[in-house]
Amino acid sequence: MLKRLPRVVRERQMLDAAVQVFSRRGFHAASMDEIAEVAGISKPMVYAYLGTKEELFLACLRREATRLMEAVAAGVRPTARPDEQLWNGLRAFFAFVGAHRDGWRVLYRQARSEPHFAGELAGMRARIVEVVAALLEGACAQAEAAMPARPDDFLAMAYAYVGAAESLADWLADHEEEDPEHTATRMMNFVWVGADALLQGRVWRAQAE
Amino acid sequence: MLKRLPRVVRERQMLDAAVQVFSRRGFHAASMDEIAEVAGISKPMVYAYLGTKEELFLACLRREATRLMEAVAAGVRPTARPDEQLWNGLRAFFAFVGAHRDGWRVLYRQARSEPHFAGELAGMRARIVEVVAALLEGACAQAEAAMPARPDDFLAMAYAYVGAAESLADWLADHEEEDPEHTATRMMNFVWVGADALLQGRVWRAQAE
DNA sequence: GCGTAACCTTACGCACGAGTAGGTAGGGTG
DNA sequence: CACCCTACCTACTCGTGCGTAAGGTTACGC
Repeated sequence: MLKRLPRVVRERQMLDAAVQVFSRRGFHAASMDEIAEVAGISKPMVYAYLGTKEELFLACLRREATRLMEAVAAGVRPTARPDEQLWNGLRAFFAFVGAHRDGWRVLYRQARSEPHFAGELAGMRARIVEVVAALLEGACAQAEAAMPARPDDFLAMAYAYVGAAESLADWLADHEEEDPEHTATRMMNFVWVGADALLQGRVWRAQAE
Repeated sequence: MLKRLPRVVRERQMLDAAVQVFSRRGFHAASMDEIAEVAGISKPMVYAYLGTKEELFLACLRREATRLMEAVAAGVRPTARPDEQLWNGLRAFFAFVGAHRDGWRVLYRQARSEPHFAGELAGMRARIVEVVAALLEGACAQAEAAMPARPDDFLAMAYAYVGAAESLADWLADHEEEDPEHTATRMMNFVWVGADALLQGRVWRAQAE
């Protein structure tokens, strides 16, 4: 009755279904039966191709994380000025989240809370944080700044930035009507200008290239 | 053998145990049996006093959230300048998180991912965000600033701040050695000064009163 | 001292869902 | 056509953990 499809196609369908169901129900409340049903396949196939529930979840996590990283990397031009790099990175980031809201929810809301996956996710997050920290440090060196230069400070600062971005991404994921570009602008002002300057009416604007 | 204790005492013990276990295992992986065991009581007592697992979790959530709110409210003096209010609020906030790391983990990591509790938590979060937004708006009005004054902007800005604070709080919860006061300073600089100014060596400092 | 209400227990029912055993069908290759 | 490998299914087992029934024990009022 149903067509027999090659393995890669089925795996794609299963991962799509899994992301959707995990996103809607959460890791534990999601059942393998429902995932199989949404994927339009029977349960043993899921086990045959993607392994246990944990392995399946990890596969989702890795796929979405990889896509996200690639999207951001593709947006950034490493030769640009620091604020341009940041701007392009943020644009790519929020555009991705806006386009893959399910994926985002799986990645962050679910993975963080399950102690078993927290490690995996923390690793990915740590890589991002380190990239941001390096970017900060580079910008600082370039500006010959007198800012307190203990490595831990850059790291903690980067943590705060990443957290702020995640929070806005969550807001974006829950508000269909919000424009990713607009969210990126908010974030940019937030990061680059600071509240004091904002209150004095200074804002950051994208410059025509 | 074991002493018979009045209801309020037992409830306190149960909630303490529940927060600890939920924090360590996550909502689903936590079993009522383990919570009962940690509380030093048998399972039916938990059901008799605090109800089902969901109700128990909600009770934890509400208790911890209330404590957090009260701690912050107690730290803030409403007559102070906006940046002082912010500073005092942040100090109280990070001090609380540092002192109740388990509670923090229950509150945020767990509650956010379970769709069933996300609503409850989103409500609390929204209240905090609104307070922050109002604070921003007040500061803006006081400074007679020319900043874009659409109400949504304040709200989104507040979301970003809250997200950044949460992220630093997470970092704090996982790093025993980190000093809450220090974290608060990081956050303050982050919010008030902004990256651009930071890179020029400007920092925010607490002033002697 | 005696009832009664609050405290507390052991020991179970029962549903749900992860993971599997074992078997069927299609389609490429000799 | 016979072979076999891959795709695919139905129909189970079995552990785990929520929630409860039914009964025991201490304190306290009268």
